[in-house]
Amino acid sequence: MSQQKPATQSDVAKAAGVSTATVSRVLNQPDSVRPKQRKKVEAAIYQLNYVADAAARTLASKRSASIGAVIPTLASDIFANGISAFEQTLKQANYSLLLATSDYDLQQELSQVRTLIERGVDGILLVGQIHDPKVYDLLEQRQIPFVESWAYRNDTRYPCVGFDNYQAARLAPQFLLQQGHKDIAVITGLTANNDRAQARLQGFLDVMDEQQLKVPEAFQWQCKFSIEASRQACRQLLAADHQPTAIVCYTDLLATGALLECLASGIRVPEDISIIGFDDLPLSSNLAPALTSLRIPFKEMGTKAAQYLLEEIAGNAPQKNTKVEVKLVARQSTATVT
Amino acid sequence: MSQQKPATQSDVAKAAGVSTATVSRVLNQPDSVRPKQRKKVEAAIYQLNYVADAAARTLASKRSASIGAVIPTLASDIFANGISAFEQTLKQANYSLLLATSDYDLQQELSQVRTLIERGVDGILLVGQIHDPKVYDLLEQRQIPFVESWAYRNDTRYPCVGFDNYQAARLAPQFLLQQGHKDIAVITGLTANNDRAQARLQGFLDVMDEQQLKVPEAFQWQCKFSIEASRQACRQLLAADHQPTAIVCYTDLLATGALLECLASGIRVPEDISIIGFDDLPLSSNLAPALTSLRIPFKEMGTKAAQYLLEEIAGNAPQKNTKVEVKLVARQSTATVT
DNA sequence: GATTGTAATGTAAGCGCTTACATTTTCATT
DNA sequence: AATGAAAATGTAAGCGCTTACATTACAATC
Repeated sequence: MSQQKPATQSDVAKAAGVSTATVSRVLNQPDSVRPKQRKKVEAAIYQLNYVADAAARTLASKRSASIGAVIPTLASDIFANGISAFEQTLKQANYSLLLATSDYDLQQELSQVRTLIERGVDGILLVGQIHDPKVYDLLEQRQIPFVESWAYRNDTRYPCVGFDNYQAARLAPQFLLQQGHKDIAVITGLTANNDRAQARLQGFLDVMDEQQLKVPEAFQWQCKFSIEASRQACRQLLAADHQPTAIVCYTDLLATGALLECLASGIRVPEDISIIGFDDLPLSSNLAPALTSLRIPFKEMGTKAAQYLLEEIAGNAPQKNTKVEVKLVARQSTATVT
Repeated sequence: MSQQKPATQSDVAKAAGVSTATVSRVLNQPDSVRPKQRKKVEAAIYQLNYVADAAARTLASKRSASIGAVIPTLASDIFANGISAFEQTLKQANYSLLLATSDYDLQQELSQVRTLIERGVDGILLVGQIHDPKVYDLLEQRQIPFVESWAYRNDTRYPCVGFDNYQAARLAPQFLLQQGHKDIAVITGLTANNDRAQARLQGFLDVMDEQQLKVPEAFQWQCKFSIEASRQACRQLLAADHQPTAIVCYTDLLATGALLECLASGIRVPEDISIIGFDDLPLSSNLAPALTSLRIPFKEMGTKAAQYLLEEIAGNAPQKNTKVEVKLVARQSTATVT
């Protein structure tokens, strides 16, 4: 393999005895060039090992065939699974994914959005519905299609693909109430700058409130998204003088932590305490006892978010808001109060 | 916010009363322009909401400030954690990450590498050391820095940052042998096109062979990377007439599956069967019994892989091969044979 | 204040594509 | 064979930057 400078379009044109415009057409609208010429061009491309330069193409055409995503963190099953489906859908459409993380920080997110715009992405995926206002300014000024995911509200100004965190969250306490629980505790992730966590907590509190049930402070815990943090929160929760008969954890990771903590300290689940999660990760159904959880169709969401952006880019005016359904999957970690 | 076409460098130049070259210098080598002018330019940039066009910059400078990574899948903690650290390191150096997945398929990987090259990435991260030869051809022809990760061998022609899968894998059966086990079974991921899985299995078999210990076919299982698949493999393993006293699982996910399956079918761990994992995921230490595992420093690996590429791009000739250390963490899922 | 050497700035030529528009070729009709 | 519309191809002007190189400004020296 030689290391001389890579062949350009005009090298190909010369070798094939055509103009650069024809080479470009072979690449972009093959049907518009006669088979005979096309074959010559294709042969030259193969022969010269030609690889088109996306930067030049982007500059000339104003389209980059790449889409950006800014997610809080990669180190979480929840985003990883959704983004995985997102990427696969993009790949099928010959789009590339520029992935950036914000670490749940709005300023970082803004700066990442800026970078993605510089790079000329054709569309952007955001997580959640809380962003620095400048994010919207930039996006609208540049007319860049974007979509908010992992959340759904029908009253939003901006396109979104996701699930209704508030409504979904309500299912958990409702289910437990049906089973006769009244002393229900809740563990959520940190709610700062996290509308999903906020909505879930609110959903919980509203359901309880509607039933005239008080949720003491000692029954409300927030912690980082880790098993360790969740175990610790659960430990403190159980250390109180009054104990709940059920715990709602608004992430399966947190529920797993709570479950393991209970088991480790000799509390039987569900006999002594019921636990319910949120996400329905593959692990959850395999735990002993298997975790009752709310199933979120992450894959479907990632796929639909990608489809939305691709349609929007193509100018097809797709539906602005897409809701994916959440449903409760009852398993062994919950039981009726005796 | 207006929607007129975005300001260009020459708009900024005009507004600031300087040439485009000066604007470019303010952006790229601020020290080379006098403070007075610099301030004028910066003001104009702010005022016009100017965002540099990376495509044009890339075209003109032959540098894209982006790095590509092709990983088998995002839907796995193992890659997600390493890539997370990789991305964070890039971010700090103002590099963007183009992420592509290959689904453990060499042809997809090749095509993704091609796409990344088109997009002008300055460097590429690959996983493992088995690739289509064309991948190397392309990379060398274009002189694109790349690094193989998640694997380490000192006899490799190509730069790598990772751990020695073979040596690491040997630790597991060695540990079990020390504890008096002789009937040891093994569960790995699918080994096709996966040098990491191959090396681990080989390490296992070699250790056993060195001790003159036969490993019957019925004790060797391969399965997909999922808890479900692993449970099934474990189930079949336990269904045989002769049972092992220990199982080596070359991924914590697989170990988790095996552990849960054992517990579910009334087999005590470690009393009846010892189980050892590989990866040391956060979950593993929280399971009951806590999983003995091999700790892989994914974060360190991701960070170092990024550092290698950045150094190489900067022309600093960094060390070609970097090994990160794996160590066995003994917990409750293993015990001496009684 | 004239003379340098040096640092700052400007000029303009690309980088490798796409794409309006102009030109040529093709081929169905006459 | 001549005609003309439609299809294919070619021409060339950018896209928005960077960067050699040329030019100018500045400051130190005599």
